[in-house]
Amino acid sequence: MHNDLLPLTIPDSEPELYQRAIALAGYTMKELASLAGMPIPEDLKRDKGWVGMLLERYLGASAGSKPEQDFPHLGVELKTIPVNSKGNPLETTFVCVAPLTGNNGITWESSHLRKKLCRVLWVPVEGERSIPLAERRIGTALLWSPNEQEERQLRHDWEELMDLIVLGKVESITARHGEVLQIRPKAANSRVLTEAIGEQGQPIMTLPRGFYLKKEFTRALLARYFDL
DNA sequence: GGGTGATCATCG
DNA sequence: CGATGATCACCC
Repeated sequence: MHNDLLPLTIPDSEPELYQRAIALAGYTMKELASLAGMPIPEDLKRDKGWVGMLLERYLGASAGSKPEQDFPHLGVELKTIPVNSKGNPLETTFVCVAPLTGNNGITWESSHLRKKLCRVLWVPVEGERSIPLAERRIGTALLWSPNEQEERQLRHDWEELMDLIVLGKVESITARHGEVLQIRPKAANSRVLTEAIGEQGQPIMTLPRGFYLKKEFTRALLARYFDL
C-alpha cells in the first residue's frame, strides 16, 4: 500500500485517470477503505453505492449529484461493475434517468444517454455475496467507447424506448423491451411519482424510470478488452 | 422531487 | 436461479 494511491487532486488527463485506475487492481475493499479512512459496512444492503463512492474518491471524481459525467473536463464517465469469479457482470448497469417529458426535438445524437456512454472507465469489482465486502478485490479497469455495432444497438433501443415515452406509452414499457438497453424503475420507492405523457397526450404522474445496460451487453464489452 | 451512487429481493 | 420491479442512502 502506498499513499500515491489516494491523490487529493482530480486527474488532468485521460491517461493519468487510467493509470490511477489500473493501480488499484488487486486491492481489497478493506485495504482501500482503511487508507481512505472510510468505515466499511457489513454488506451493501443499506449502502448500495458504497463501492462507487470509494472508487470516486480514489480516482479523483468530483463527488456528488450531477447529471454530468464524473470527469466533465475529460469527457469520461466512471462505472463500477460487480462481477463474478469469471469476470461476468452480476448486475445490470444504471446509466441515467429516462426523460419522460420535454423530449421534443431530442435525438440520439443529442441524448444524455449517448453522452454518458461515449467514454466510460469501467472498474470491475468482485461482487459475489459469498465474499465478505471487506475482502472483495478490485479488478483491472478498462477505458471503453462504443464500437460501431454497440452504438447501433444502443441507438436502436434508445429510439424505440423514447418513441414509447413520447407516444404516451411509458406505463406499458417493461424491462423486456430493448435488446441491450432497458428501462426500469429508478426511485426511492414505488410511491414516488414524476410527470409523464399519458395515452391521450395529457400529463400523468408515474414512477420515475432509468436506463440500464443489460448484463449481456456489459459482459461482451468487458470480454472485448479482456481478450486483447 | 430529481439527481447521484447502485444492489436488493421477490417472483416466474 | 436469473431478471424484473423495488428499494437504500445521501445531496440540494
